[in-house]
Amino acid sequence: MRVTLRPSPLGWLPPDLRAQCRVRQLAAGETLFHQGDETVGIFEVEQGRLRMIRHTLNDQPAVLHTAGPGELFAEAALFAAAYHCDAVAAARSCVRVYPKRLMMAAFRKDPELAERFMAILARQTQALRARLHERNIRSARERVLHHLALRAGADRRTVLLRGTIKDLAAEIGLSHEALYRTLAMLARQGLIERAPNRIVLKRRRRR
Amino acid sequence: MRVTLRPSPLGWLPPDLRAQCRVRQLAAGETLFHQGDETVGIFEVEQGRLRMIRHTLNDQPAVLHTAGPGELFAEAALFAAAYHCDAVAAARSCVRVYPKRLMMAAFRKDPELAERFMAILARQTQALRARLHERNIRSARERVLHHLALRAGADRRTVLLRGTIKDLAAEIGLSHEALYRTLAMLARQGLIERAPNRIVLKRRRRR
DNA sequence: CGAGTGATTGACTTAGATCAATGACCGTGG
DNA sequence: CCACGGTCATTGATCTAAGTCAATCACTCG
Repeated sequence: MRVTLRPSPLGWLPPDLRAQCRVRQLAAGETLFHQGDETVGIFEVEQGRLRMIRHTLNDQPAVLHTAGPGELFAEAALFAAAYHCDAVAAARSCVRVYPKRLMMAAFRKDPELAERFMAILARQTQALRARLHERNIRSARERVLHHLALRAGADRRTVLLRGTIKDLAAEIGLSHEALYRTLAMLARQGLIERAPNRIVLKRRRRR
Repeated sequence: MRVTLRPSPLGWLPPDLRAQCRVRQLAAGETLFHQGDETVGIFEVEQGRLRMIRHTLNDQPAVLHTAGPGELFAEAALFAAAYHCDAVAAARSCVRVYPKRLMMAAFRKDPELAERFMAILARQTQALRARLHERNIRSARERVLHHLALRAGADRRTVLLRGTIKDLAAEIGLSHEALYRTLAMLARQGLIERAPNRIVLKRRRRR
């Protein structure tokens, strides 16, 4: 199995608070919380995947989101009395629990902490909006170029790949075959160069 | 022209603060701020549309997001010294300016205010993740059903349409023609009923 | 060594985008 | 009051890009 290191989004929490956040193991298919349950806290995926599911008319389950390693989820639980959906492990998983009481108390005591959390949330919405907008681009070629351009590092050229190409395909919203083909075409056209774990954008590119 | 009433996301701000938030008019094509500009505040679209644009390699402009009426944008500016993208009016627009200084000061003074803002951000990420996940559903039929199920009101059946069907199509990520056809088919199959400004989901629906 | 998975490419199919046309509706300006 | 320009709603015809199925090779892990 491939393991990718990812910084915890709440790594900056004060040590005493952090010490009180336990991890919980979940078997595949196990439920972490149900819609309507009283909120106890928010969570971070350490390993595995958790599906957020809402039940619609006739108990049709509708997946809202699948949270992967490093991701924070159920943030809105901090500001609600009950969870708004179910959370079910899609595979054997491991989540860190950040108790609501502790977090809210900490935020009240230390406004700077609150600000840091706000900043995380704000950046998250930014990133999500960008990803959503990207999905409006129909052409695989243009979508991939857009994605790479935005994911490029400080030099605006190099994109480091965490995870596999298949993961990237899922992120971009293409079948992995379509992505392979598109990358091959872009490389053939000299628009990108590929190296293990990285893709480098090349200059020229008029529209 | 069609006008849809939409509650301001920051309507709960204390009156004295609110009084200090001016509105700014923008002509089509006018720039509200540039990438790198010192952050002065966050904004709410009252009318029109604003495009968030980041310049990539070779000055290719890449659109990150288009903000429409009622939407808050540049939230991350509260926690950064400079804007990370350009904001350009896509049409004659009108935005309300929430000065950073005032907001941050208010948050420090009144933790409850800070919490309300966090709640807005948290709900935003929730909604965005759901919309993003929805885009993974390839079939127009399933995507539309998913969308309607989640957008249904308290009775889990009735979806009130703000705006036009074309707007809905854009939200769902389909061409408007595809959406018309899909809705027609669902109605023919008795899965939905259409009325002006609303769509009602019907029972039965096995998989 | 064999099972499992990723990377890659080929062939085929189809769902949805695109182009096009029509009728309804609405506000506006003469 | 009416004609006109604009947009929405709707449906038909056509086309193609991307999804799906399938096969191969390279790795890694136990």
